[in-house]
Amino acid sequence: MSKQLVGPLTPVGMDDCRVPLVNEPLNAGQAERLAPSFKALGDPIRLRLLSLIASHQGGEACVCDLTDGFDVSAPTISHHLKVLREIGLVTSERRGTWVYYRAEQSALDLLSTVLSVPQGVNV
Amino acid sequence: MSKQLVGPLTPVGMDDCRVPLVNEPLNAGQAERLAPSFKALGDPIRLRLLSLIASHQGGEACVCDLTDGFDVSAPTISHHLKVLREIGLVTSERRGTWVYYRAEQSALDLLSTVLSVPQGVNV
DNA sequence: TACCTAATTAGATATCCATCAAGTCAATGA
DNA sequence: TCATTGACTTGATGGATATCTAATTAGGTA
Repeated sequence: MSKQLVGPLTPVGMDDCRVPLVNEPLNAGQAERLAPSFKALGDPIRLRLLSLIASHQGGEACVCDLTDGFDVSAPTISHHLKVLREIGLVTSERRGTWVYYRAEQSALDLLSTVLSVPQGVNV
Repeated sequence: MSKQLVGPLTPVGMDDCRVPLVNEPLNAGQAERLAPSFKALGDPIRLRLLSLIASHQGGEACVCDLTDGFDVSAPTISHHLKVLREIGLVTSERRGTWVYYRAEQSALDLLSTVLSVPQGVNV
């Protein structure tokens, strides 16, 4: 099995959501499943955390790598990481003393697709 | 001037934000300018409204086309449209009795790019 | 003018959420 | 066993927000 032939996995419960919203109207169910993910991205600290994790060497980052550079307390960082984790944008794993977070690229890719504007739409 | 050669315009104040967040960490300023747009998308009614507008025949929709199919009052729809408009995801124009909303594709495209996962990132 | 419809604004309210201090849990090492 | 460090949970609080009803603005028409 060659990995590069495998397409992006769809996060659970999102099977029918991988469609550009400019193509056809989202139905109520799709909108209610997608909105919480965008809401999770709707905080500047969470956006930066996600970007730090996703762009970090090796595709993962230790919490200890994330707390610097923010003007909020450690519990607040922890809270935001929990929000990202519960919505499925990141996963976490404890290894010894440290906890590592990894971005869920399939979830990002799905949201990117929803917002994408295919060439020639509504021209 | 041939229109198809013109790339997507960048919404004002977002010039340096059209970068995938998996490429490098967003700085605080970028995150603070991007987050409100995602927050605006973080409500299922607004997501559906945007999708209805963006996918509508001609790329625009009258408010009167938008109020059906929602379980909320007209002022609530109006409130959500205002949020989308103030963040720059849609524009509006009155024509006679009716007000028409149009999706700002460049804004959608920018957000899609921010969430996109370019091939080969962190492999 | 008076009236009707479309859409928004104003004001009130209930709920949600970001934040912090304090406390707790987990792993490591003296 | 105790102390230390990393990370999270709990509980409280102030501010934001989604929603409604009522009132208002704007355009069209008799």
